[in-house]
Amino acid sequence: MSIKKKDTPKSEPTKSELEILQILWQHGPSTVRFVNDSLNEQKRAVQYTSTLKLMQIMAEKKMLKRDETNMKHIYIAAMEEAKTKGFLLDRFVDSMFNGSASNLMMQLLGNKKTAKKELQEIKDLLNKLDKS
Amino acid sequence: MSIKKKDTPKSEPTKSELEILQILWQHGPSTVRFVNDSLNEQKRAVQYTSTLKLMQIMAEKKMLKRDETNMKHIYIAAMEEAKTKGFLLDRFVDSMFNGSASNLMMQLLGNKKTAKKELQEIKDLLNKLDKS
DNA sequence: GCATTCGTACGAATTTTTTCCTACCTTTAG
DNA sequence: CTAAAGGTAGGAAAAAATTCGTACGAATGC
Repeated sequence: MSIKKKDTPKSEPTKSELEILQILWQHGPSTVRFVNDSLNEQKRAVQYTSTLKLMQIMAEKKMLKRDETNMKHIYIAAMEEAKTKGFLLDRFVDSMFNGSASNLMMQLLGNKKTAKKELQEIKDLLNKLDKS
Repeated sequence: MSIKKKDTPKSEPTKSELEILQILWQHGPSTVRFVNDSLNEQKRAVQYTSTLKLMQIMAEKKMLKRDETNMKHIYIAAMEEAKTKGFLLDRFVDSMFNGSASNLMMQLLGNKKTAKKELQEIKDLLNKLDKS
């Protein structure tokens, strides 16, 4: 009667973890050095060892896989981008917009930052959907 | 030379803070008791004093206002619902979808949970927008 | 070979967020 | 009046998330 050990990715990446996932999704398998540099460029100052530590933790949690055959370990996102984003989006919609995607749209539409071009793109999207 | 004390609402409610804001937005000015009960029904077990404490902290941070004229203090959300949600949505889109609302839509559309009815509503929304 | 650079591992400290215990006051039922 | 129920305040503790110092091994340049 062995207890099945759960090693599926933990459902909830923290903010910092998400930042790291983003970089890995965007650039594919990377070294800590690369991730840390990206972080410092794109986001904020953070020490190399901090990034290292976090990525190690994420590996433990199975959010990341790593290839240790070389000295410079290569980290790979173990959570699928689409799935993860889908899940997060879902939770976001649930908690903020009462589960209603159209409520979210409403908010988006009232949002200055959502440019007209975006809106057009969204419409196009929906039209394409109709035809298929 | 006095330093200007910043008392604008802190930009970033934490998760728990958001839960409380949601309840206040939904039900209007409320007592701690009410908020705590809602929390326990809708979300999770949490002690009365925990909710109290958090709401006190939020009041300090100016996220909430409170009416202390009565013994049972009444708390009021000090952050506007639409503004706050807009801001958070924006940040969400930025960090998760590279700032692109249509990317978000794509995700939404591929999402099982976004029912057909929702899609129709969204389309209707956009159509209405066109006509105005 | 030796110093310097670059890498990992580990542990601990710090900061932020969350939770709740304890004390004490006010109101209410009896 | 008194007990019980329900309030607030404040401090601490616990938990979670983040940061980084230190140690030390491997590669690299000279």
